[in-house]
Order: sequence, then structure tokens, then C-alpha cells
Amino acid sequence: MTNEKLLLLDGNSLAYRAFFALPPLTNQHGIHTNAVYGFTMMLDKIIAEEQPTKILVAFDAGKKTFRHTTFTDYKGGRQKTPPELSEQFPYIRKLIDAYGIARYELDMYEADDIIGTLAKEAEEKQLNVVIVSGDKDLTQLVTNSTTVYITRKGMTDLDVYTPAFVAEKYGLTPAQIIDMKGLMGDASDNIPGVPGVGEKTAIKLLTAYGTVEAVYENIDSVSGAKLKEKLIANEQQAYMSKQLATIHTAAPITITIDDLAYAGVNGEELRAIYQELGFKKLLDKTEFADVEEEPKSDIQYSVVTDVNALPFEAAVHVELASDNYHTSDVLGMAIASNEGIQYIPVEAMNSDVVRQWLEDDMAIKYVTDRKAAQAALARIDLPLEGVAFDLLLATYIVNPSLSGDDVATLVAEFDYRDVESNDDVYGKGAKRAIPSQDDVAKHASRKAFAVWTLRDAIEARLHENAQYDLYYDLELPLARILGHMETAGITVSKDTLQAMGDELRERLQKIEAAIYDAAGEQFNINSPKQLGVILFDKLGLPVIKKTKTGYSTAADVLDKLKGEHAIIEHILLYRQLAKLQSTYIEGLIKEIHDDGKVHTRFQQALTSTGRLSSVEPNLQNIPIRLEEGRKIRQAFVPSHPDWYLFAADYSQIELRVLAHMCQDPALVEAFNTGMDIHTRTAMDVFHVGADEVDANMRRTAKAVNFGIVYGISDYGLSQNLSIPRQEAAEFIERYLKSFPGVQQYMDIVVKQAKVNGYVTTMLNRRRYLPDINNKNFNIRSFAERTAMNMPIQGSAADIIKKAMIDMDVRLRAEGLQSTLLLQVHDELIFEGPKEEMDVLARIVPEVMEQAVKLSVPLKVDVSYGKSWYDAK
DNA sequence: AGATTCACG
DNA sequence: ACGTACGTGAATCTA
Repeated sequence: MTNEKLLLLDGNSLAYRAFFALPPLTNQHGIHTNAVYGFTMMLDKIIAEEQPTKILVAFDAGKKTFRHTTFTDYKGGRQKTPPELSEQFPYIRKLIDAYGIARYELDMYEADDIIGTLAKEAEEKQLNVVIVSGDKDLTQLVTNSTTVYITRKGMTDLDVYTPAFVAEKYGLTPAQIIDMKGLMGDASDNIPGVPGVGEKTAIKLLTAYGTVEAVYENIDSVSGAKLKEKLIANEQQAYMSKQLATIHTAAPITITIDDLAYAGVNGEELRAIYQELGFKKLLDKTEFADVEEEPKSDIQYSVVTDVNALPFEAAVHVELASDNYHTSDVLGMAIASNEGIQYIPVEAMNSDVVRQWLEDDMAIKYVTDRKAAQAALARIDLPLEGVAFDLLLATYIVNPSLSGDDVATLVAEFDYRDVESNDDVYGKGAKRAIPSQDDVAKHASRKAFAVWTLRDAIEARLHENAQYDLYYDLELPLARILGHMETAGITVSKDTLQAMGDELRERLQKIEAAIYDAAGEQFNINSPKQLGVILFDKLGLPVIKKTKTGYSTAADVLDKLKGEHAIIEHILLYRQLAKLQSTYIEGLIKEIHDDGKVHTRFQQALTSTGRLSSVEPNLQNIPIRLEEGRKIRQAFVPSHPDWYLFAADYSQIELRVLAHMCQDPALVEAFNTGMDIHTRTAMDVFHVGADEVDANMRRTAKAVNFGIVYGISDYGLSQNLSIPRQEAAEFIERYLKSFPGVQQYMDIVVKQAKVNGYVTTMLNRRRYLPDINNKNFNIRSFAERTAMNMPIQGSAADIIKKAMIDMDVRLRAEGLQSTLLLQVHDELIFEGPKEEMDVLARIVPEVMEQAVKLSVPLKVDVSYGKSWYDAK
């Protein structure tokens, strides 16, 4: 063997695969690009992984091949190549050239034959060969030194066919693949085979006899009268089919392996093609880092250390050293206005002029991220008032799926390119560093100037979409409230957590020992891979579910294995406790600041539904469902000795929102009469009276209600309830019969999504659904479920946000000391002195229930206690 | 960096 | 026929 490795690619097949695997993408000129894109991704990956020394992409030449002389209908009945794909072939050829890769096609022969011929030559010269195609026919070429990769669903996902893999998959040798095709045919190539013989039968016959010829030689001993009859009737057709499926390994090609040396990419050519096709991500890749950066236009700013006067209207950007504004250093502040751009380094910010300007709400400020600026400034004792525009929130409202939090990306959505990305300025990962003050000043100035320039256009978009109120009256004021909540923080008792941690550690050690004992060896329990080997290989437990990478060991799988082996219960308990230990004990302790509190950041411009998210730490997923975990909440305490934590949560807000939006009479009635909604659903689904609903029926009904909210599917419900799909389908059908308004509403929402390309919430929040008309069933179905879920989840989010704003006003009006600390999607957590608890118990439900007027009542439950655990 | 698992609503 | 429930974040392992 040599070190040479030959890579042979089936150009046509891969282009087809890419075309159908990827959503239709077009570039700025309306040219379709998905096949080229998929092809590029696959090529990149395979070259990086295989490091071939020689490469060839083979193409089919024309319509006619030598196979048509044998069988005129070869590949007959095939759909014509869609024009959207045809137009991409020239680009694929150009791309291959730019990559420095040889390509070849030969009249009357298919790409398969070119590949087969070269593979054979390589075999003789003892080269390693890798063949990549979307067509399984090629697997007949597999040998010990020739491997065939077949694309799976994605473009970069590949099945690796070795002799062993073929043997495992079919129980056949690679050469027998041809015989298999001869017997079973191939619908896609219109190879007939023997009618009535499929893969199973073909494999059975070949296992017994070896080849097609041998099958006919021993035709008398073939079992099954029907089968024998079919085989005899189609003998000639079987031979012909085998011949058609056989790859020609002696095609009269005019190139040799020596012509295929991989030259390496021509950066400039490739760049030109990417540019033409609009492949922005690929353009940004490092290989081009030296090929000239898109020049940012120059910007004029002055670094001011002695601030005299500041404008009445300006764009302001507070530049931070890292993205956690609760811990990050403030580097400085850029102010862009009619009077030009000033950059004030942090040392100069704490002056009377600056302070007065920041707290003057008559001095109008347009910012990039109000909450971040407010929180960061608060830490150096500076206020921030008079904010009239927030770039982050405005772009999020325009389109929640696009916005990240880097100003460069945000403004790029409006075709503004004169801001450098934070990664470019600071570097990423280990290379991250603060550049010179001048570079920071320039970067911050560009951001401020971008906001100054774009505000009008973005506000115009908000007005166009009738979303200005949502932005200005809801999100913008909310940012200020969230900022105060974050800055206030919530006290977490480190001692309590540590005590829990000590106890957990001991228990975990014992469980660990029990697991090793049951397994008969030590291994890393935290490694799903190692655990899989123990459970399914060593202990031989039945495999219930597989993941991309191997056996699934998820909790629902382990649950089903509970009776099979004592180790399962130990593992489940270990997982549960290890999760508490690492995430909620150790993780949370790390997040406690010097003030004894955790200061989460509520990401306000992240989710596609309008919900908030919470990070560093995430306080929206503190355990509650299991008692062991729930105890973590004992560590969350008020910030003053005699204070209490107060919790208020909406009851069934999503189903109430659904009732309001679909106006189904039965559903509206159920809420108006104050019935338990799951019991009511059970009555309808099971056709029983209220007193006949047992716990199990109610549980099922509850799952059905969840399903409705998530965008119902029988399969999903069946999984959740561990029942047959048919049974789940029946529940759904009966539900929708009982609540026909729901069915009608879901139909309308999906139809709207298909027509408009987006769905909306009660307060006109939008989510675009580009996949809603996708040809792929799975992708389209996902978009449809999203269409059904988003207005419900999103409207509930709208409502609680409105309630938070109203609550803020009310707390001040009542002159209370109590403050809001957390929001957990449908609940609000406050803290306050004991004597205010009764007042809160009165006013919080009132405000939350009146946040919006629905055709069903909103219901809020409240509680309070000396810790979050006790507020239940 | 991506996959897996599991915590919440 | 297709094969997933909706929305999140953190820890850990593996490549």
C-alpha cells in the first residue's frame, strides 16, 4: 500500500441528492443555489476528513448510454431534471475547477462506469479508494481497499460501506449487490428485475445460491410455487437486469489515475464563485482571511476625556469588555449625533456633565441594548434615562429568528455593513483580548453611528408591520423592569447548597459503588457511550431506541428497562442526583456574587415565540417536579431577614388563551364555569360524566391538552402516553369533535402561515415560518406544529409581559417596598416585608388577571414563604 | 463544536 | 408513506 488516497465522486448523483435534501435557496439574482451549496459542504467535509491525494468528480455525459442499447426503457419514466437544478450544474463544474479537482465525463457512459473503471485501476495499483455517491449501486465496488460512502439524509451525513458493513446490512458480498438488483430491480433506474421479488426475497435466494445464474441452475429446489413461477417467467429479464445494474469497469476512458492529482483550491476563483452565489458563511471562512477584508468605510470620532456638553438627541453605545454585563468591565461610551461622534473612555465617564446627561429624560437616547447599558452603568453608579430606541429589541420585534446580539449582525439585517463584528475586534475563544483604546473607540463609534443612521428605517418597518406599540409600549419598558430585576438579584444561601451537596456526594458514592457492582466493572456512568456498552452489550438488555451515535440511554428508555435488571434503578437515581449536584449545587454556587446573590440575565431578544430566557444562571429551570430537586428552592431566600418570597402563577394560561382565540363554545364555557379543564376534557374524550372521571382518565386528558397546545400529532401523543398511535389518534379525533372551534382555529392558523409566511400573537408579535410550504413532509409538519403553537405560547408571553409592566406601576402607586425578582414564563416571584404579603395577595392577582381582557377569565394562584421552596 | 441528557414552563 | 410533540439552558462526553 502507498500513502496515496484516491477520492472518486459521483457528480450527478451528489448534485441530485443535495438538491432534494436542502430547502430551496436562491442568491441575490434569484438563481437556485441549494445543490451547489450542499455539494460544497459535502466536498469540504470529505476532503478535510479523508485528506485525499487524488480526486475526480465524474459526471454522466448525455441522455443515451450503452445501457439503452440493451434496454431502451433504461431510466425510463424518470422525472425530467428540474430546471432549478439544471441551472446549477454550470456552477458545480466551476466550483470543482476552482477547488483544483479534476472532472470527467464520457459519451455513452455513466459516472458509475468511469468510477468503476478507475477504482479497478486503483485496486491494481494498490491505492486506497473512497467513492462518494447518493446511489447505492456503487456499493458493488466495495473491496478491502475501496470504501463507498453513501449520503444519508443531510448532505454531510454518510453511510460507510465496507465489505463488513455490506455483509451486516444485507448478508451478501459486495459483488452480490448486482445479483440482488438483477432479482429485485431498481425502480429509480426503471430496471425491472423479477416482479414480485423484493429485497427480502432476493437476499434469501442469494444467500442460498450465490448468484442469479445459480438460482436458475437450481430453480427446481427453490421453495414456494408462486415464487418459482415468477422466477421462471422472468428469467431473461433477470439476466438483463443484472447486466444493467453491473458497473462497467473497463470503460474506454482517456484519463488515468496519474491525471487526478489534487492541486488544492484556487482561493480567488473560489471566492468569486461564492460571491456570485451569495455564500456568505463560506466567504467568511478563514482560508480567505488573507484575501482582503471588505473595507469598512472610514469613521470620524474624537476621544473625549473632559466632557463639556452633550447633545439633546443622540445614539449611545456603552462598550463592554465581555457579554455578561453584570460582571463585565465598562470600556467606554460612544455618542453619535448631529454634532459628530464622541467616545468617552470609562475613566472620563464619572463626571457631572455625563451623569446629568444620562439621568436627564429630556435628553433623548437611542441605544443598542438598553438593558445591558442600564445594568452595566448601574455598576459604576451611573443612571440611564430618556431611552427612546433600542436596536436589539426593535430588530427582534421585526423578526425574532434573525437577531443575535452582536450589533454587526443586527444592522446587517438592514444592509448596513459598516460595523465590525465583536469577534473580529476582540477575537474569539482563547484568542480573545481587548485591543487598543483607539480600536475600541472606533468599534464603539461605529455601533453608535449605525443606530443613529438606521433608527428611522427600523421604526418605519415597525409601523409598517403594525408592531410599533408592541415594541414601544411593551418591550422597551419591560427592558427597564428586567434590568432592575437582574440588578436586584435573588439571594441564594451558599451554606444551604453546600450542606445539600455534602449529603448528595455521599449518596452518589454509594450508588456509584452499587452500579459498578451490578455491572461487574468500573466505567464512566456519565458517558452514554460507555453506559450503552455496559447495558446493551455486556448485560444484553434489549435496545429500545437508538441515537445517531449509538444506543440511547435516555430516561424514557431506562424506564422501560426497569424490570430487566437491578442496575437500571441505580442509574436513574444516579442521573437524577448527579444532575442536582453538578447543575444546581455546584453550578449555582459558582454563580453567587459577592453580595450573596445570583444575577441572572433575562434574554429579551432570543426566543422565537416571545418568551424570555434566563442565563448565567438559568433561574427558569430550578427543579420542582421531584421532591429531591425541589429542595434546591430552600436555598433561594429573601434579601432581608424579615422578608418573604411571594409567588404568583397563571393557572392554565395557554389553554385560556386558546379558548379566547378560537372561541370554541364548549372550551369558553368550561373556563367561564370554573371547571377543572383536564376533567372537562376527559369527560368529552371518554364520553363519561364528571364523577366517572378517574385519575388515569384525567392524566390522559391532560396529555391531550398539552398536545393541542404543542400542535397536535397522534405520534407525539402516543409516545408521551406510551400507547398505540391509533389509540392516540382516536383521542385527538374525539377531542376535536368535542371542541370543533379548536380544529377550525388550527386550520385557519396554518392556512394563514402558508399564505403570509408568518403567524402572529394577540399583541402582533410575528414569527416567520419559511418551511411552511416545504416539500419535505417532516420539515413542513414541524413548521405547521410551530404555526399552531406560536400564537398560543407567544400570546401567553405577551400577557405576562404586560402584567409585569402594570405590576411595576402598581407597586409604585401603592408605595410598597416589595419588588419583582423573577419571571418564569407563567409566574412572577417577588420579595417584600411580611406586612406587605397580604397586600400583594390582593393586588398581584388583580393586576395579573386584568393585564388583558379575554373572553375567558384569567386565574392567578398566589403563595408566599420564607424561601422559594415554602412559597408553594 | 456537536451530541446527549435532563432541568423548567 | 413519511416518523415529532412546543419553547428554553447547562453539564458532560467525545471527536
